[in-house]
Parts: sequence; C-alpha cells; structure tokens
Amino acid sequence: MAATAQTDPAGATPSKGSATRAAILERAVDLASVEGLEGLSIGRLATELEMSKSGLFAHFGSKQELQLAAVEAAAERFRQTVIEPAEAAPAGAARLRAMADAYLDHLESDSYSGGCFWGAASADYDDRPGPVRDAIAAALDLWLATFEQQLEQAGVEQADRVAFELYSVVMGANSRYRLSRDRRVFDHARATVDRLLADGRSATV
Amino acid sequence: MAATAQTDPAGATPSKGSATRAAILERAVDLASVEGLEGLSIGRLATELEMSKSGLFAHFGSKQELQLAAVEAAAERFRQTVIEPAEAAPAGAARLRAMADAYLDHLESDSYSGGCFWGAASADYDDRPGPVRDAIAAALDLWLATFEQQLEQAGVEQADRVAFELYSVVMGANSRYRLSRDRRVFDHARATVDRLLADGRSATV
DNA sequence: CCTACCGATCGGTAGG
DNA sequence: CCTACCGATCGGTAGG
Repeated sequence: MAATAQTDPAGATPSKGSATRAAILERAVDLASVEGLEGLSIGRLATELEMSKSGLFAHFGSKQELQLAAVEAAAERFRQTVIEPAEAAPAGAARLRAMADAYLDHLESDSYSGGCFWGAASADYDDRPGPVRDAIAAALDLWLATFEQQLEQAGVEQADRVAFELYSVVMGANSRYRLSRDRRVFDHARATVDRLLADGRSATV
Repeated sequence: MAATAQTDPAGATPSKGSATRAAILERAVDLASVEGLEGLSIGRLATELEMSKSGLFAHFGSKQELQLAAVEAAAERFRQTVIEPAEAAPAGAARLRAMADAYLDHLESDSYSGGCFWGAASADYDDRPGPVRDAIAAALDLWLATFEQQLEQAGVEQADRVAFELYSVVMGANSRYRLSRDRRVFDHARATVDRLLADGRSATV
C-alpha cells in the first residue's frame, strides 16, 4: 500500500500526475504542521512548489479534499515511521516502547519543521465539525486503540487509562518542546513511558 | 489587579471605553479557543459584537495588539478560575489537587465553547516566532513553574518531571475531550493526578 | 498543467 | 465610535 494507491491501479507504474500529487501532499503535511490544517492556503502551497494555484487545485477539486488527502498522507507517514518498524518487536511492552521511542526520536531529531502534524491538526480542527475533523479523530482513536491493545497484551491493568497517559505524555512532549525548545522534556517523557510500562507489569505479579 | 488595570488609572471608575474593551476581549478569548488565535478575525469579532470593524480596531491599533491583549485576558481568567481559588488550600499536594480539579471541572462543565484557550493558542502559535508566541510561552512556563514549586513543597522527587506529567495529562484531557466527547477522559485524568501525588509522597517516606 | 478572472474577506487607513 | 475606502489574498471557476 504505497502513497499512490488511491490514484494508480494496483501494479501500474505511478503516473507523473500521481507523483506530483504525492509531492504536493508531502509539502502540505509539513506546511500544515506549522500553519495548521485550516491556515494551509492553496496559493502559498503553490508558490512553494513553484506551480500555479489552479494547476495545484486541479489535483483536488476543493480545499477540503486537499485537507482530507493531507490527513491520509500524514497517517501513512505515521504508520511508516512509528507503527510498522515497531511491529518487529514482540507484542506488548517492548512494542509500545519501540513506538514511543520512534515517535520521540523523530521529534527530537527535528526532522519535521513544525513538529507533530497530529498535534497541530487536532488542536486546529477539534472544534470545526465536518469530515476533516472526523478523519483526524478516527486516526487518533485508532492509535489510542492500538496502544490499549498492546497494553492489554502486556498484562497492564486499566489499559484504557494507561493508553490515555501514554498518549498525553508523548503529545505533551511535542507541545512543550515546540514552545520551550528544551530537550529535557524528551528525557521526562521517556522516563514516564518506562515507569508506566514497569508499573503495569509489576501490578500483574 | 482587575482586567481594566491597563486602561484606567488605579482607583478610577472604569470608563465606558474600557468596559467595551473588556467585552471585546472576553469574546476574543472565546473565539480564539475555537478558531485559534491566528484564525481570529477582526471582522468576524466585530460582527458578533454588533459593532463596526474599525470601531473595534480603534481599541487596539493592530491585530497583534489585540492578540496580546487576548492572551493577557485569558491569563487573568485562568488565574481567577484555577490559581487563586486553590490558594485557599494548604501549599503542596492539596493545592495542586485543587488546581487540577478546578481546571478539569471547568472543562467538563463545557463553560467554554472551545475548551482550553491555552491548548488552542499554544498549538496555533508554537511555530510562529514573535511577541504573541513569547507571551503564550511565558504564561505556560509560569504555570509549569508553579506546579513544580508546589510539588517540591509536597516533598515530591523529580518535581520537574512530575510537573511535566501533570501538565501533559490535564492538557491531554482537554485535547481528547474535544475530539472524542467522551467524559471518561476526566476520570482517567483525575485518577492520574491522584496517583502522581500519592506516589510522590510515598517516595519521601 | 497554464492565464485570467470572480466575489468575498483579510488587516489596516482616512477622515470625521 | 462611524462610513467609506485601500491593496492583498482567500477559495474557486472558465477556458484552454
């Protein structure tokens, strides 16, 4: 399932059009992480990509379709950088630690100019009803459910509450690092993840 | 130190102008909690207050001054609803619990149409350098330092890390509630606050 | 994928 | 606190 799956038939060589579309979406995700998904403007995106506004617009048909495609592209990026590499680790605590480490390492490496897309997008859209908000909420609900499932596998009690704590702490690290530029928040977040996973295991003994 | 302190001389009767200004700022804080502090538009704010755009504009001189005044008004609101009532409780764990309860109770009561101003404003401005970002960062740094100070009074080890956890969990409750409308996040957040404060105390025995 | 355009709205100003 | 404006930019369309 590559990023071009929606525009090219399975097995086909990606067309030039879908390569352009993928490049637009990569940039859209990065820009939205900085400006927010609503503040993302078609004109500005076109200027940065050195193409005409209407040329870019033709790929999507409306700003909302562009936003929905950007949410899907960001979800694909999250799967590739956080979820799938961690699936090499055994289910349960080890896999959760791998997910948290991959997420925090990416934040700390400053690979993304605007930090976490989901932190920016969820705050921007949480009070704007409609399909964009629903797509963001569905992605985050899925990852919370993934955390909860792995916590249950690890034998942690109150897995739903601990999943909320894990989510809060890694997102809190993103938020605090954006504002303070103090890397110690990553140490705090990693120590908290360690403690949550260790507490859970000792509780089952 | 009332909200009118900046426009009226100390002890003077608040003028009609400063009453209008205060009403503008109340609405600006509520609107910014929904639309973000950048998405807040002078035209829309004027329409909602049934006054002309330039009439409203005359109170501030620029959009940035309006945003800075809204940040200050939101800080005053936070002090009045969360910080000051908790100062009736003894310093340390009891005061922290009172602050967390006041914050979570206000979120759960849906008093604010857009949830927490600081969650929306910090995500919106964390990547926009300038005085607005600096004012938001300073307010949040102050409250984090307040939490840390009370944790030290309570004899909690690693007070800076636990302050980060407290911050992350109450902000996480705001974020999750905005998206899921599931009130169980407040139970999770309260249970986490209880555990953080209880762990800290037992660690000192 | 382009040029050329539309009505609406943005922040801000002139002058009262 | 108002009316009447300004240039810039917004999302979107026509026509190629």
